[in-house]
Formats: sequence, C-alpha cells, structure tokens
Amino acid sequence: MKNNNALDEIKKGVTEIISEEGLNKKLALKRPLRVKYGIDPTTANIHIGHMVPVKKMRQMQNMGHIGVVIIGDYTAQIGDPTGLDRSRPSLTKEQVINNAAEYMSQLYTVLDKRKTEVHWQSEWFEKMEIANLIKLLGKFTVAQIMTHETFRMRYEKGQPLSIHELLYPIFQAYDSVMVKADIELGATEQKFNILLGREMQRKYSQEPQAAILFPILIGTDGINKMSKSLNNYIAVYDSPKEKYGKIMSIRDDLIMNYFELATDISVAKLDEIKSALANSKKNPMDVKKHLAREILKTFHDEKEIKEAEEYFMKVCSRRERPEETEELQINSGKIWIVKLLIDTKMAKTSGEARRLIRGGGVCIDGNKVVDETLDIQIKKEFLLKAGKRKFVKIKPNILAR
RNA sequence: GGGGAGAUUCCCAAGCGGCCAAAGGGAUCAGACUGUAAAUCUGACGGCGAUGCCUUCGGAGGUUCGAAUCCUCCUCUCCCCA
Repeated sequence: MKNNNALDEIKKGVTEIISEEGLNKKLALKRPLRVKYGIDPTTANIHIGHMVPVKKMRQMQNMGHIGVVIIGDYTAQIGDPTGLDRSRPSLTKEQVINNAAEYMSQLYTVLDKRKTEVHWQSEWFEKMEIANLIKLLGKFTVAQIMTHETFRMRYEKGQPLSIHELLYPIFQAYDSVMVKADIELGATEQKFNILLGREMQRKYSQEPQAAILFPILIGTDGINKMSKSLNNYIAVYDSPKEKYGKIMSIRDDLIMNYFELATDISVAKLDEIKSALANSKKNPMDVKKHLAREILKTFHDEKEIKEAEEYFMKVCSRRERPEETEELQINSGKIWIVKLLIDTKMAKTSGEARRLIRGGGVCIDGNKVVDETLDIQIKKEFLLKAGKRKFVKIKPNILAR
C-alpha cells in the first residue's frame, strides 16, 4: 500500500517507467535506492530543461533515496549524439572541472546535498586498460547500437558518424554498473541509453535499473527541444527579468508543457488550468504570468519575482520606460546618430543602426528618428531608445574637451 | 587501392562563366496589430557617413576582359567496388 503511494508520487510528470513492476519491487526493498542522473560537463550553462529530472531526483531524496549524479567527463569528450549534435570542440581538463563545479552548484539549488553522491566517469575510465575496453565493447553488436534512432538516421542520410560516437551509450551504460544504479532518470530521448544500461547490468549480474523517462521540454522557439546549441533555452543563470520575459515569449500552446515539466504544481491544479485555458475562461497572458511566477520560484525569492513581473508589465506591456535606465556619459558636441547608436552599444554595426532607424525603432525622448543622417547636439540629458527593450540615458560630459 | 558525389553568408538550402552580396526557408531584429517579448501581417537581414566602394561561396594557385560557377593541387565528408 505504502509502495503504491510512493509509486503514484513518482509517476507524476513522467512519460514512461520501465518497468513499473521492477520499480515496485525495488521500492519494496525498503532500503534507500540509488537514483542515477548523468550530466555532461561540456557547458556550465544549464537550463530549466535539465532541471526536469533533477526535480524528480529531489522528490525521491525526500522519500529517503540517494541521488547519484554522474559527471560524464568521458562522454563529454564524445558529445551526446542524440539530437544530431556534431562533434564538439574538446575541452581542457580545467574547463571540465570548472564546468562540473558550476553545474553542481546549480543543481544544488534543487537537490539535497546530504543525500547526493557525485561520481566522475574518470574514476573508472581513466585507468581502464585497452584489454578491458575491448572486452567491454564486445558486449554489444554494431546492429544493437545502430538501432539507436539518431545513429541510424545519420547513417542512412549519409551524414558523418564517427566510431567513437558509438561508444557513448556503452559508456553511459557501464556507469550504471559502476554505481550500482537502481533507477536512472532522463528525458525520453535517453531511452535507448538507459535501456542499454539495463542490458549492461544484466551482463554484470546486477538487477537492472528502472528507467524513469520524462517528456521533452520544448524550447522557447516552440519547435525544438530546449537546448543550448539551438539558443532556445531559459538558463538557470538568466536573471529573473530574462527568465520572466522568455517565459512570456513562448507560444500560448506551450503553456501546459511548461507547467507540467517545470513547476511543482499539483495534478489537480494542472487540470484546473488546462480546462480554464481550453474554454478560454482565462486570458492566456495571465496564465503565462502565473507560469512565470511558478518557474521563477525555484530559483528566486518573492521580491525578485515581483520586480521581474513589474518590469515586464511596464516596459513590454505598457511600453513605458523602465525606472532605472542605464546612464552613459557622452562628450558634449555634435554626434552622428548612427555613431551614437554604435557607441552606446545599441547596434553592433552601422548597417544595423541604419536598419533600426529605417524600421522606426529609434526614439529620442519619445520622438521617432526618421533621418539616418541626423546629427545630434549633445548638450543636455536625453533618453535614447532602440527597439522595444533597449533604453539608455545620455548625459553630456562637459568636462571633456 | 579503384570509381563516383559533395563542402555556399548564423543554420538548412538554391545557384553551376557576366543580370550574384548570391533564390527560398528557419533563426534573429524592427514595425503594425494585440490581452502577452503569444499568434498574425509587413520590412530588414556581409561591411562601410553608402545610389557607390570593400570583403565573402572549404584552402592554395591558374584560365578568362570577367569565376561561387571552368582547370590543377590540397583538406574534410558521404556513397559504391576491392
């Protein structure tokens, strides 16, 4: 009975469990289970998509289980083949160590440190001899590995596929053996790798781990999964304002995907929101604001959230200027508008500056700038606006010259 | 070892001697509209104080009045045969 409660709790927000029966058996053991989640220290910049399984790990820690985080310093050298990533630039050892440290500090915003074990793949791979590597690789056939969809697709499409990439799933699977994982967490795209871990454990006479798979969090572009390389992510390190804005910019039909995966809201509440959206009882914008508040909760306090919300409403909704504007001193005298935009970093090139002006995106004290050859007399303070969100207060610097 | 196909601007992808700063799509940015930095529509999208000039089509040379387009060599990728 108790197990069933635990199982229901675990199943929340999960796409698939393989196998539920196996998981139940493990839960019945009444010992802390070892819940594995692997990270690639290729980047220190993690996003809320990474946090989906991590939240689950925390939930299980609360039930008394142990979170086992694997730092994939060897798989990082390969680069996850899932999702058509091409080979990445190899990182130095220092970079990997730094990334891992930063990564972990972000994970600890959610995880219970006392119930977390951290392991590096180098603990077992660094000293592995070629003879043993050969033995390990001999456990699987090429055909088995090629059933991985991304490998097959790339191969069939005639895209490059290096041999070392085929090792990725095998390494990940071997990690499960080394840490004696009871459970492995991952997004559904990790299914192949995690299942291979089960196979591997069997070959080493271990009880196979249960796979807990999560839906994929769609990125802010509304099409692809959230990922760093596609630049459609909301980073843990983003400021509250940035997070808030990015959440508001997602397509309305993504709202539920985010609610389900990135917040801790109860199932009952979720249904409520879903139906309110479906029969348009609520303004999607308000639902989205709610969503933004919920997501920010994990990372920021009430005050920061409030500030982010107020900023958004003021600057984006009502098109007013923000309270605090960056101030810049510019030498008094005459300056060409295009030059000014570049100097103030509102535009990177003169072409971009001209485009902004032609598009009608540049305002001085609320007056639209139409002429791109305009020279400005800098003698008193004024507000320069480029686009919707960029403001700068220009102050003449009289001391110079 | 032999034979074939390919590398194009942030990404995908057309172009195959002048009309090419290079189609189209995506991303991005701006504008309009709006309850939203949603959706939709419009425009821009190599650099330059700019109806012109400069630098780009894997790299290095060459042919030509003229090359992303043709030739030679090189680098990388894919396919077929051995």
